[in-house]
Amino acid sequence: MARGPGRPKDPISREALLEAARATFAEHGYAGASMSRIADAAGLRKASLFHHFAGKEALYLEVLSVTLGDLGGLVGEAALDAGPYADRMDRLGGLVTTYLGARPGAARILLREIMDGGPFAGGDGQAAVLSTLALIAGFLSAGMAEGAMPPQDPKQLALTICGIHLMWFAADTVVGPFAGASVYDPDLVAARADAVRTHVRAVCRLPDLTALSSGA
Amino acid sequence: MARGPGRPKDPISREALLEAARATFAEHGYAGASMSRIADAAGLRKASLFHHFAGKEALYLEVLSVTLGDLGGLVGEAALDAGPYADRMDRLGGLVTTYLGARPGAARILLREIMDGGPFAGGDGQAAVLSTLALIAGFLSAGMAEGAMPPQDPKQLALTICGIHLMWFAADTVVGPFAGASVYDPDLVAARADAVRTHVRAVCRLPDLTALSSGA
DNA sequence: GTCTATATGGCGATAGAC
DNA sequence: GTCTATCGCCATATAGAC
Repeated sequence: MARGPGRPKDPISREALLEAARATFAEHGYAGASMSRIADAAGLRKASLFHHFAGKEALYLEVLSVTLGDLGGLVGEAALDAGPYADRMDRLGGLVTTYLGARPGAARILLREIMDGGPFAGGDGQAAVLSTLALIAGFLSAGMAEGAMPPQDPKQLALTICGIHLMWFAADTVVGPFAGASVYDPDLVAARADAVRTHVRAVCRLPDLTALSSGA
Repeated sequence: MARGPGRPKDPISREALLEAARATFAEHGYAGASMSRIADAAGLRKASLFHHFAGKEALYLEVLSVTLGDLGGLVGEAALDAGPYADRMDRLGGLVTTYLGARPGAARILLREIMDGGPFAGGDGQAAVLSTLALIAGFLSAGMAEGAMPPQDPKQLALTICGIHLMWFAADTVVGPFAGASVYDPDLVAARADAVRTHVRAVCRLPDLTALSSGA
């Protein structure tokens, strides 16, 4: 239902606008998502959306920076965490899977940004992605330095792990029919977290926990 | 340089048009790639492009089906191949990496298609992607059935492996600066093929070849 | 088979009433 | 803060000359 003109008692919150924008950008990509569609999803008119954000680009960058910042924060915390390296790696993988599994569209936004290099080539978005990748590679290098995993190219490994994490959720429309349930279904998220832990340990060549975890 | 009116002696080949379209769709996505841009890339006018293809959608589907068909063919051949299962898996991974490394934009087209679900939700493209995924899962299940790898969810494993393969090349604009060379540089493609072989063996929990390959 | 010119529609963004 | 109405631009697609 359309809202009437004039200042309403219940202005639409900025968070709700960002959530609608995230879902729409994730579904259609930057070029394919129109301000009109985002406005429809948020329950107001296009012109009203322009009152809240300077333009489409500014709205997109605000959506992106939240997601990228949250995930970068998780990596940063894992790097500073206490405990054995392999455990920190497990915890990080679980947190990332939980985060992506609770925010439909987040993985797609990231993957699209990585592919597009942002709305404009070489823009702020790409730099942010690059620094996050460097953060991940640094965390992996630390694991090699302290002997938790065999030495190997941390860049190759970082991209492989990002692929493992992002693919599943970014491909939600195709994984859903394939796996027989929504990728955002809590049970399937938990199953994915298990698979991710096993797969990430394997590609890093950290000790295998399969026998332990299934027995304990 | 613009071509003149009238029937030319050297009509632009359909293959050249498809190649230009693939590159443009890969770079800008379906919504972001305009027929005008594709025409520019191919060296003719927008209206001339409409003479060769019924519309944007038909052009896109033709581009997609070539790439998807080629890769599905590689999986099908690997399934029918002779030799130990782990060797067939290595060979398949190498062929896929070589294929993607020789065709800039191919990985991005695939990944975008997987995310978009085609230009229209639930279209032919999505069905083709689903059947290719099922093919991969079937190949993995066969490996478990013959005891080459421990039993595990073939769907989870298939998506993880697709992520490993596609991420590196789809992220070319960001991997380039990150790794210090173009992802399509032959040396870097070879390095990626090595990493992919190791990583895929690891997530499948096939025997590790690292010690052997570095010594032989 | 390619071109110029044009029809039609949706886009991002703005103006101004309420 | 939200709306209606509009501008200017570029998108897909078509018509018709050569």
